[in-house]
Amino acid sequence: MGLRERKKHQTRQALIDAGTRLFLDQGYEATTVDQIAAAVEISPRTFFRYFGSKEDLALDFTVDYAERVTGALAARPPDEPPFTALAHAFRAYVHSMEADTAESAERFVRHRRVIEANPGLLCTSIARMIEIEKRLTAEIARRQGTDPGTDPRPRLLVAFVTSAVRVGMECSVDGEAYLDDLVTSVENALCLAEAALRPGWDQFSLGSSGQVATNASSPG
Amino acid sequence: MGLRERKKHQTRQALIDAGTRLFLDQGYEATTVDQIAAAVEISPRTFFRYFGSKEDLALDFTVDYAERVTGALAARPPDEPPFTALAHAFRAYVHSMEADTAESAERFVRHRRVIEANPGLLCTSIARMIEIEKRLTAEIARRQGTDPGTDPRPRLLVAFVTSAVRVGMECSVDGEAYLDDLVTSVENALCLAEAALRPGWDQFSLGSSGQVATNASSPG
DNA sequence: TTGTCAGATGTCACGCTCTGCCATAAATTA
DNA sequence: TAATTTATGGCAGAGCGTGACATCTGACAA
Repeated sequence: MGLRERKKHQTRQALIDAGTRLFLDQGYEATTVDQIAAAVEISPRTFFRYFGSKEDLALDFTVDYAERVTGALAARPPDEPPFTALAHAFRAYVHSMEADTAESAERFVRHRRVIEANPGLLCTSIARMIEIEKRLTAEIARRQGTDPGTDPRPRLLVAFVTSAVRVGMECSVDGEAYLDDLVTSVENALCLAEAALRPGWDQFSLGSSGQVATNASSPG
Repeated sequence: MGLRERKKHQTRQALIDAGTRLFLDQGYEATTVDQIAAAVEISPRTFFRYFGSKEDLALDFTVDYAERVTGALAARPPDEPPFTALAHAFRAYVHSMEADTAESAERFVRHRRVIEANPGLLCTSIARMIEIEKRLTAEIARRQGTDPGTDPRPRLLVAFVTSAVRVGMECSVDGEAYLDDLVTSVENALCLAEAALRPGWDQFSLGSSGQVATNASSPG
C-alpha cells in the first residue's frame, strides 16, 4: 500500500474520530463541517471528497455493519433454517463487536451514542437498514429457491428479524456495560421473535402453510 | 371558521398540491422551495411558516396516516386479540383511502408516487413510522396490561405488523388500479404475517411462551 | 365606522450544506 | 529528473433554513 493510500486512510479515520468526538461534545447539529475539517487541518472542500455529507460521516459505520451481517449470513451452513441463519448472522455481528479491539469496540459505542442522541440520525440509520434488508432478502430467497420479486415471504422473514434486532437495540439502556447490555438485549429480542414465530414457517418448502392466498385463522 | 383560518387552510392545501405536482413533473430534488412558493404566489420565507422543510411538505400525508391508524386501533373492541386489532387498524386505513373522495384518493396516489420515485423520501417516510410505532405500542401494552418500558413484546408485535404493511406496500406495483393493487398487496402481507405467527403468542396473558428469558427451540 | 390588536406576510441578512471549476501541490512512474 | 496522475485548496454559487423587523390584514370591541 503506497504512501498516498495510507495518508488517505489516516485522514479518513481522523475525520471520523474528530467528527464523532465533536458530535458527542456539542451535538450533531451544532457541529459544522468547517469545525470537523479544521480539527483535522484540511479544507472544508476536501471534507466532501471523503464523505458525501456530514450525515455520511456520522453513519459511516453502517457500511461495515452491512458487510459484516451479510457476510455472516453467507457464511452460515446452506441447510440451516432461514430464521436460524439470520439470527446467527446478527448475533455474529454484535459479538464481533465484543471480540474486536478495545479501541474498535469503543468506537462502536461512541457511534451508537451519537445516533441515539439524535432522533434524525437514528431514523436515517434505520432507513439505511432497508438497503441491507434487500441484500439479506436476496440471500434468503436464493437459499429457499424462491423468487424474491414475486414471493413476499423472504422479505417478511427478513423484516421480522431486523425488526427484532432493532427493538433489541432500542431496549438496550445506556450505562456502564453498554456493549454487554446491547448484546443481551438483542439476544432477548431474537429469542422472543423465535418464540413468536410458528415453527417451520420460515422453511417455505415444507408444508403449504405459507401459501400467499392462505386465509389462516387468527393467531390470537 | 373565520376568513383568516380559511385562507391559511387554502394556502396550505395549495402548497401541497403545487409541490406534489412539481415533484411529479420535474422530480423532488430538482424542485426548489422558491418554485413552489412562486407557484402559490407567496414569499419563500412564508413557505417555511407552513412547512418546516421541503421534506415536511412531501411527507405531510404521514400525519394523517398516523392519526387514522392510531384512531382505528383505538376504535377496535378492547377484547380483540392484539394482532387482529392491529391488522384491522391498518386495513381500515387502506380501505379508508378507497372509500374516500375521488379527489382525496388521487391525492394519496400522487403522494405515493412521489415518495416511490425518491428513495430518500421513501426511507424517511419509513423512518417516521417509528413515531407511529411508539403510539401503537403504548396502546397494545395498555390493552395487554404490560409495561412497554420493560416488556419488549408489544414493541415486537407492533414492529411485526408494521413490517408486514411496509412489505405489502413495497410489493404493490405501480399500474392502472394503483389503490386496488395496494390494498390487495397489504392484505396478502397481513395474511402471511398472521400465518407466520404462533397462534396465541400475541396474547401475553395466556400461557408462558412469551417469557423474556425463554430459550425456545428454533421455529425452523 | 373607527381604532386597536393579534396574527400573517414580506423583506433583508445571514449561516450552513454541498457542488462545480480551476489552479496548485503532492505522490507515482518512467 | 521529467512526466503523469491524483489529491488538495480556494473560489464562487445554488439551495435550504432561520432570526429580526417592518408591514399589512383580518378580528373585534367601542
